[in-house]
Amino acid sequence: MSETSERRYQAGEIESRWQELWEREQTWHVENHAPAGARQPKSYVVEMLPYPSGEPHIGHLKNYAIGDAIAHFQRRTGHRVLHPMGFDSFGLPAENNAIKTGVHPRVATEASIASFQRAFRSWGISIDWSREIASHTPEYYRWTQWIFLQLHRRGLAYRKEAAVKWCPNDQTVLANEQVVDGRCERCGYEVELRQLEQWFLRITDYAERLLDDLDTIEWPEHVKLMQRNWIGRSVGAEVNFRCQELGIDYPVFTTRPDTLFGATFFVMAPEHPDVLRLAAGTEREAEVHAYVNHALTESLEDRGDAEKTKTGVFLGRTVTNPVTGEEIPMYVADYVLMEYGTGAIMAVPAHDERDFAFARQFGLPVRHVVAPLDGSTPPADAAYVTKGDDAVLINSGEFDGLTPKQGFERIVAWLDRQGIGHASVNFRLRDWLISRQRYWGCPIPIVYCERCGVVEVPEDELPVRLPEIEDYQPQGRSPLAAAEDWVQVRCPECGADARRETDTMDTFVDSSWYFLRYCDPQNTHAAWDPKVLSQWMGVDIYIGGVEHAILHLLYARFFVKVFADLGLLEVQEPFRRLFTQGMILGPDGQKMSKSRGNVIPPSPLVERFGADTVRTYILNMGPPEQDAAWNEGALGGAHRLLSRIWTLADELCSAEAIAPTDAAAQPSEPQGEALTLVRKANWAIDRVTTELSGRFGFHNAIAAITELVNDLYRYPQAERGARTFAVTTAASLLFPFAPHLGAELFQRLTGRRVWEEPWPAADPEMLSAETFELVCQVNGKVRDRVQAPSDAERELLEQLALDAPGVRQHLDGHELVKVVVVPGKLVNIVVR
RNA sequence: GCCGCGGUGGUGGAACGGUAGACACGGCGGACUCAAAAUCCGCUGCCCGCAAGGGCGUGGGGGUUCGAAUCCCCCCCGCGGUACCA
Repeated sequence: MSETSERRYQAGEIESRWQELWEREQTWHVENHAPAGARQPKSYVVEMLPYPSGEPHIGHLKNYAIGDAIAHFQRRTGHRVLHPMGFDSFGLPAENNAIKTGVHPRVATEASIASFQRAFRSWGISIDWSREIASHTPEYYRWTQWIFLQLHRRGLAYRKEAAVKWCPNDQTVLANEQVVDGRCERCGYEVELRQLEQWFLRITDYAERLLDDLDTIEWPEHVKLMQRNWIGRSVGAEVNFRCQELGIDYPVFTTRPDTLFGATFFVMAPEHPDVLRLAAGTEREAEVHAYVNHALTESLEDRGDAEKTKTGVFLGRTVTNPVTGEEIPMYVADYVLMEYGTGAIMAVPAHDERDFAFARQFGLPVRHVVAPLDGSTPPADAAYVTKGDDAVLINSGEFDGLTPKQGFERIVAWLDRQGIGHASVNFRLRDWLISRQRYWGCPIPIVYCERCGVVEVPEDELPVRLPEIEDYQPQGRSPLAAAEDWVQVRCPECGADARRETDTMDTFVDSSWYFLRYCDPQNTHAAWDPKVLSQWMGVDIYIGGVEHAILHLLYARFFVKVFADLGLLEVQEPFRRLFTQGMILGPDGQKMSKSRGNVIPPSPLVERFGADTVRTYILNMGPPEQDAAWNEGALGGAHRLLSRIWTLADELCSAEAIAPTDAAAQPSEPQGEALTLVRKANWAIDRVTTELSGRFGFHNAIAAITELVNDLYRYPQAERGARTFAVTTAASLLFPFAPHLGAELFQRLTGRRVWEEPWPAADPEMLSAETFELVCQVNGKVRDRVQAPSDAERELLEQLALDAPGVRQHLDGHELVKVVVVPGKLVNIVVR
């Protein structure tokens, strides 16, 4: 038959056949509850859900190839695996697209979801599709709204007027986390401050726990560190400074109460509510007004520049330094931030760089209260900043001679006794601003009534559906405000005419709880059944990009803690283990972008080489947590590997006389090349298992399979049983990376379904040989290698090394000092 | 500025303190072919040497050790986070 010469690996046919079977049989479906009596441990594997826009890109494929490999490995190592998928389908791009093209965001989004679904199926990702969620559907956002009500009821969602960050391009407010370098994270426009009344979530109530519980989760250290820095816990004290003239106490927060004696002036933020009042009636009034107005209108970027010259204005008032009794001048200056601490500071120019710069500018006194231990004088041209035990307090009355560390404690205690201060902890984290003046998001289920005020929409009236509107153009208020029919409602409490809240929620609210809904996605009575959640939470491995290190991951942690407090959930942390994958860069090593023209769309590759090849290549690119540039040649290498395995299996299967034995069974007592192959197969099992259960070194796992395959080509004459075992093992090990081919070859070789097979266990007997290559070193340099028995004693190894020819020529004329023997490895002979 | 991570062949990378460079890409050579592609096989860190062999090698400098890519100190470079947070 001509077919024999034409036979080769054809991915397309194989892949669609297995995809159909998995779909028909719903192979990857799991029930909410484990069957009675089942003792399998659970494993909950989640990849960050995609935002559906256009077609999926290659980064998605990497994300899901990683998650899928882990899910398959977990299943075959005896776990009940929950591996769902969903869509983060509210958001600005769809809305901006609607403004441009007139296509309704729902239409565009749902078309995109369909294309993502097609792609995921063509990639063969093992998803339980019965659990799919999409955050824009009323079935989902009904419960997002319900969650909002639970938070509102407990005071965790509240309205306040504040200077909030406003993106003039997207025409909406933003959370602090969405402002990067004073610019809108999404569109890059410079952000403005606006005084607006908005909805906030009280994440600051959880600052301490969000910080502490980082110690309980297995996340990359740098991600934990980013969260720690973002939360920014500072230990210090609050101290009252009294303005005698007006009889008002102004508290400040300081991390350096030990330097209190050095506070020679006092500064308030321009936004501080008392600034104008303090200046009123003084000769500085006009100047202060002008300064405050300027500061409030200045761009965030200019104002936030730490390098610029310090500016400010004397308020014409003084406060009393509570420890020295001195009257010190009050200033307003834009280097003090209203959002942190109390909006006012005590300035200690001698020991704080910023205060020092300000003092220089305004000719204010600099008084050292901390000096080096050796009695030397600190430099006069800079602030002397140290707070450890390497210095000593001076000019500080009864506290002189203490180290700053001791002084901190003693001065705080003293302030406390005097009733003018107390120990205090401050966080950098701010409450989460969730209002958005945009259409394509989850409506906030609140009604405003003239008589009753802010009224919750009753739970049984949820969801508050997003109305259909004509005009998406943002005009400084939510487009929803134009839907007059929708806005006008009866007050749920008194029945009078009332108006709906027209802002929608930040889409990060939607994605802060989806992994909970996955566990119980069809529940129509509740967001979830806590009993079902207790089966699955927390997520055992969460996979996604580092770009979410702060935003999404912090918000999701916050939500889970709130739900735990409400008794809706048993865990304190959503994601036990986090894996952050690196980006796939373009062939030029640059980030892929349309403008650079270096985008590699996955579909044509999948069509040409098959999903298995692309998946294997992506996982073989290097450590998965690292960025890596696309390399077309190496993609071909992955395809070659798969073809080589296919050919090996095909030859075995199409040969006459198929042995009646189980292809997956290790032959007994193999000899010669057969033994080498059996050993290599066991070595590969061991290696792949280690890589998949520990650090996700997929590239090392694939390298081990490659070595096994290379050996199969090297020893074509090896006894058939050993070859069959080795090829079957290769197919089995390959399955998590190239599931279609793994399933296909395993089926042809054994007649069985590989995903129903337990993960192979390495035979310890086969992991070590009778002899090994003994490395013989002289003074740490390798001079020879000889075969030695694996169980040889130290004395024998030493003798073998001393006798090795390569060693002997380096011993001549030298005095033997000592011999180091590492059994099973090497001998190092030290000579002089 | 501060905090963190990382510098290994032409490239991606591998290496419990114990053979540096597995595996792959690329390159070179060979087999097959009329030829090419595909496939298969071999070689491939750098320097000296016909060879046998030797020397040098993990950003640079020092240290610990019988032995360092790996541990410690100093420096250089790159990447990431953050940036008036009192």
